[in-house]
Amino acid sequence: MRADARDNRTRILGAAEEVFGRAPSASTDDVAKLAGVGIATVFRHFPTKVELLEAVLTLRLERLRNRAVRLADETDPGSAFFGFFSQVVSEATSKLAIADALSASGSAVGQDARNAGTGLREAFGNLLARAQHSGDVRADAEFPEVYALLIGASRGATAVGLEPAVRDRMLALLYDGLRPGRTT
Amino acid sequence: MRADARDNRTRILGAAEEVFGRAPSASTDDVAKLAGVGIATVFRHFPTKVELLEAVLTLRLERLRNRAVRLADETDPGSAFFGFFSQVVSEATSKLAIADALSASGSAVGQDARNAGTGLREAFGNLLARAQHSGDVRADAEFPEVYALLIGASRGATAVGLEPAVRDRMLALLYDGLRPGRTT
DNA sequence: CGATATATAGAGTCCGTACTCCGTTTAGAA
DNA sequence: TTCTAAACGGAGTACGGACTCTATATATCG
Repeated sequence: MRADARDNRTRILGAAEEVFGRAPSASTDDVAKLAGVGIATVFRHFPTKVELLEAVLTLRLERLRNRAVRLADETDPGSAFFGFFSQVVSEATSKLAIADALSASGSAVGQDARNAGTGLREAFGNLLARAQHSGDVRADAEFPEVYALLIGASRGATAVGLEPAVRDRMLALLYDGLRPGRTT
Repeated sequence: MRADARDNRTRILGAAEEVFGRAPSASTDDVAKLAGVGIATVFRHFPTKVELLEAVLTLRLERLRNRAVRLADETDPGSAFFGFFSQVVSEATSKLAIADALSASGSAVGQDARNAGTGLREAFGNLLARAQHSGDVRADAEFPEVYALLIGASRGATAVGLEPAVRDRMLALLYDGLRPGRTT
C-alpha cells in the first residue's frame, strides 16, 4: 500500500468521524470535502457508505474499550466503574455518535465492528465485576441491565442536550440505585 | 370540511403512525399506500412531510399526557408514578417512535407539538410531585433529571430491543435510586 | 336532481445522494 | 531520471423520494 494512500485513508476516517458525529445523515461528499480528497478516493478506500460508517463505529468502540481497560488498571474499582460511566455519558452529551455507537455495539453488521463491540462489553463487564467484588456496586446487578443503563443514560443525555448540572444529578440518582445496601 | 376529507385525514394519520413507528425513515408513498389513498391526498392534508411527522408526534404526546392525567386520578401516588414510568418504557421497547416522541417533546418545532410536549411534561411533573409528597419518591429529585431518566430508559430500551426480564431489572435499579432513604 | 366547489389519483418534475468511469497525476523502484 | 503500477479527481449515471399538475370523481346544498 502506497504511503499517500495510507495517509488519505486516515484523513478520510478522521473526517468521517467528525462529520457523522455532527450529523449522522451527512453525505459522502461532505466527508470527502472535509478530508480534502475527491469522492472517488473515499469510495476506493471504503467501497460502500455502510463500510465507512462501520469503520467509524469500530474506531469509536475500540477507543471506548481502551479507555475501560486503562481505567481498570489505574484506579480503584469503584472510581474506575463510575468514572467510566460518567465519562461516557458526558461525552455523549456533545458527541451525538457515541450513543449510537453503544447502541450498535450489540447488533453491528460487519465483523470488525462486532468484534469491537464484544471487546467493549467485555472490558465494561470487567469494570463492573471488579466494582462488585470491592463492594462499590451491589452484587445482584447483572451485566445486561447495567449495560442497558449505560446506553440509556447516554442516549438520554444526547437527545435533550442535557445541561451538565442536570446530567450530574441524573447520574447521582442512577448511581444510588447501583450502590449496595438497598433491597429491591 | 367535507366528511370524506375528514375521514381520509384520520386514516392518513393512523397509517403514518403505524409506518413511522416501524421505520422513522419511511417514505410518504408508504404512508399513502397503507392508508389506501393517493400520494397527492397525503400532501393536501399535510403540505409537507415535516408537518405530517409533527402531527404524528403531537398525537403521541397527547396520548401519553392523557394516560398520565388518568393515572394521577385513579391510583395512589407511588403506583401512579412508577406505573406510568414502566408503561412508557415497556411500550418504547416495541414502538420505536415513543422514545423519539419523548426526546422531541422539549425541542419540537411546530406549535401544536410544542404545546403537547409542554402538556406531557406538566402531567408527568404532577405525577412526580404527588409521589414525592406521599413519600414514594425522594424529595430531592428534581424534575429535569427525572424526566431525563424517563427519556434515557425509553431510548435505552428501544435501542437494544431489550428483553422484558432485563428491562424490568433495569427499572428496578432505577427505582431504587429514586426512592427515599438514601443519601447521595 | 343538478350545479359546483371540494377532493382525489397518479403520472410527472426536480433534486440530492450513492456509486462509477476514465483521463491525469504521482510514488517509488530501477 | 525514467518508467509504470498505483492512486487520484471530478464529471457522469442511476435511483429514490419529496412535492406538483391536471383530468376525473364525488359530497353537499338548493
